[in-house]
Amino acid sequence: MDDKVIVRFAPSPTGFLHLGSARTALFNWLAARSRGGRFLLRIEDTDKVRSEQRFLDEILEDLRWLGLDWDGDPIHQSARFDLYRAKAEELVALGAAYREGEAILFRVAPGRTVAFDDLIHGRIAVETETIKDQVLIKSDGSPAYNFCCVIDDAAQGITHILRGDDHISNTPKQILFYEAFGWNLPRFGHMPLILGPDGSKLSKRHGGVSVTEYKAEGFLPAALSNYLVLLGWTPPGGREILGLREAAEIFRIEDMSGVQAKFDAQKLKWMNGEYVLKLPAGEFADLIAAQLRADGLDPNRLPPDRMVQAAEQYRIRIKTLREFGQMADFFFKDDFAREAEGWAKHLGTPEGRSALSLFADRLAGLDDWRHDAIEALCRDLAQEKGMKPAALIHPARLAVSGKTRGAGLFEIMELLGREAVLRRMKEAAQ
RNA sequence: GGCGCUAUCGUCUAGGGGUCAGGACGGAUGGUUCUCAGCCAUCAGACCGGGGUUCGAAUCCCCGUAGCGCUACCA
Repeated sequence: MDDKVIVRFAPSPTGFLHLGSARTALFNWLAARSRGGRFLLRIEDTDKVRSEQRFLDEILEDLRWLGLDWDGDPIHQSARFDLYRAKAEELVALGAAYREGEAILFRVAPGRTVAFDDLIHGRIAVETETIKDQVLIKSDGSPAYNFCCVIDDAAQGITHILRGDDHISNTPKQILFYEAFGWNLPRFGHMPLILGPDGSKLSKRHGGVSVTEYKAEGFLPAALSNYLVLLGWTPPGGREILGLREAAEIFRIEDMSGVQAKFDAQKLKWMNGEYVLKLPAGEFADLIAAQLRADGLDPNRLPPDRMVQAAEQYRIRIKTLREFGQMADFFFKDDFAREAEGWAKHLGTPEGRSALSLFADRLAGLDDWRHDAIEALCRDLAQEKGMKPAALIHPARLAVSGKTRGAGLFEIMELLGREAVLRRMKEAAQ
């Protein structure tokens, strides 16, 4: 078993980090970290028109956010054009390539089979008849993708190339270049692409496709990376919730599936919920507060200790951080979202409103504003009036939170505070 | 069109000649509760089709079919 593993992730800074690319990065990172190897970055910015610094900044930020660290400084292809040209000239001198106008093309001789043993798919063979002469250097002087890819992989000493299935047909072309230079071949592994739920290529119309979007929606990096890693790889034993570090200990490229997987947003949500449950209370509250700010709500409307408690009330009920602001907006503003149907059902009738004002009047005299005292008062009142507690609870829940669902009413009341509770109940009872 | 990859519940998958074809997400039903979520208890749900090989095929082989990818002086 060869001991050194050097892999790379080579993003092109022409857009945001796509989930599929993130997954590729994840598996390369896993391959390196599982074998004490190196995980390098290479910026494929040969397209100077489409490449932008802001895209690169965001891609690197997203990688860090996901928990992927890389070794050494990234290399930029845009700074290596001279090298690519020199290497192309070498092939011209060797007679393996020729000039055509300003461009340099590689001659592909027919009548040969180019084969390689793919780490994931096994042996893949292609006839050179099906490969036409390859552009090395374009007429505008920039290098063609397959060529600079090979030059850099060789220069960086890459031992394992783990990339998407869409590169399978590039591999034989690249192998030809390695042969022309007399270089050793790296191992190749082609992993299937992630598909949208309908089986087509994952795209915007399936929902979020960039890591940034998931971050904004309140997904936890550990959950997103965990889910992505499960698409195409099953840990021995079948455990599904496992951290990156843990995964690195048992990951083997050979265990990866060669089957394309559909992206299941529901399972991602479930998994995120699992990670939300595991967060320490302080960290959870901080994340919730940050999410509220990002979504235009002011977490300071609640004192810090109540903020923590409010977050805890909803922890089991939310799958993403953003859902807290949607379910618990009434803690942070008075023009909170109201469910029209529930409002009509519980507060649209004289009985509902009178139950509410009865409850509110009684509450006004309560000294001990804690949830258990409020609950005792509510139940005593219901018994006294010969009604079900629910007849008091539902109108009050709507008045106070605007929602038919959510945390326990009495806990909500305690956290929201007497003043706001009584005010909202009285307003709704009008 | 040519070349290539793939094919187990709706989804992610385990299994790899003899299994009740296992798990997870989602779904359904019942219970608990002020609602929701959760929790508890159940349930439904799959080996793409056809030929071989074999005593026996989800598993091995071939052919179909379907999906996806590539077929650029994009990366």
